[in-house]
Amino acid sequence: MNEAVVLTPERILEATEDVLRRFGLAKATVVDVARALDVSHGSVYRHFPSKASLRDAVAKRWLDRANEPLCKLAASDGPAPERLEKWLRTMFAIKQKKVCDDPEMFATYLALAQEAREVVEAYKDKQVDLVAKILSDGVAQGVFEIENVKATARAVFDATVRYHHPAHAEEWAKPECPSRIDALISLLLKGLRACKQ
Amino acid sequence: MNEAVVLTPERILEATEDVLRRFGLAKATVVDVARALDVSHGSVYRHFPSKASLRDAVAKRWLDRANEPLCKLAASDGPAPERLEKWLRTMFAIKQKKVCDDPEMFATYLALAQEAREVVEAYKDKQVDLVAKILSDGVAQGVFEIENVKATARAVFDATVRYHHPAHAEEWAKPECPSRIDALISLLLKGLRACKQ
DNA sequence: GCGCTGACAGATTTCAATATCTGTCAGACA
DNA sequence: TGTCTGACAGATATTGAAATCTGTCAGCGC
Repeated sequence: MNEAVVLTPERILEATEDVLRRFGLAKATVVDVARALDVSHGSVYRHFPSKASLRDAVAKRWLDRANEPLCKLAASDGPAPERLEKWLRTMFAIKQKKVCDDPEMFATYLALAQEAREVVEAYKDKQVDLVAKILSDGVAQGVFEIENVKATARAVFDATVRYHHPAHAEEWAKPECPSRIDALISLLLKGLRACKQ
Repeated sequence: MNEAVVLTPERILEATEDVLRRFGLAKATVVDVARALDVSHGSVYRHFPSKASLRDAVAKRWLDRANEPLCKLAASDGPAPERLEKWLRTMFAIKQKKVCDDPEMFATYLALAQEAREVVEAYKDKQVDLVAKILSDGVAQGVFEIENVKATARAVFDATVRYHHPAHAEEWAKPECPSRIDALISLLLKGLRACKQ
């Protein structure tokens, strides 16, 4: 019965995510988090050295959770072009869903992304690695023709920035968006494909 | 000697741009503009119906001026791939130069872009038309293989958003930027090129 | 001893009073 | 007659005092 009462980083993160969702990034305070856990705010500082580190840890958890389906897709097998297309569309869909369902957490993520914090950088690097995995599978399958897989994966990530970077989130709801995504993906796939003679 | 004293939209725009540069978008007021012109602020409202319309008109002038070299490039002749590459690199360079040389005006433009105002939309449409011009030249030359020129031009514009949208301006100074631009451009050009057998 | 509390200093945010700004318009002036 | 002014109402921004927050730490209680 005691373990439910012990103050763990995990419980703090849970509570912080709740508080962020309830009050938003701008209003949430460490005191609020402590209050939600029924402890003093000093105790929170025993587990996280600063408010920023707490915020970052919550963001990391949130990003990792969002990232899970993408990891699975990258690790699966099948023809690389279809897999890449599916991967990109899934990433766009995840982001778009988040911006609708969890706007406060998304605003937190947006703030993080704008501060260009290392949590987000690490997350992006992970994404690029997943793209690179699919691309190298494609090279092995003979369907892609790529000189530098890592750089090309980065280029694919950069080229699609409009549909996954939170700074562009307002545009995602526009009616012309899907067809613009189609055009972009087909241009990128054409650029990756080996020219068969 | 009288014509120098007449209050014209042109003179107001000139003064507004000065005031914006001096005080920044956040601080600049219509009263400041009027003071710079030595007239009452009521007179300014005789030529522009609102502060917003004045701000937009200044932005339009500024954008049009920045756009001039790109129009020339699109209208010139020569092999389309080289021309497209040159066009893109010129656009990136113009933006990057602006962000260094004219930070207050750039902040104004950033604010405009974030408000997604129609001035900026019109400007982007113009840019896409220029890309489309180069692409259709490429098709005529037999070096590009494109189903829908307009949609593809939009896709090229979207794919390069990271290097021309002001929301990403902070990233432009990073040392890895040039090689990422190289990778992106070469991927896009490969996607546009006709596969010769 | 170990984990937690609560008081504290300095930084940051809030809030309400005050000042400034936007946009209008009746009337001065040429 | 047509252009410009300056006073005005309502909206917005600034300011500084008070409240709250962040991060620390000596000490309490288990």
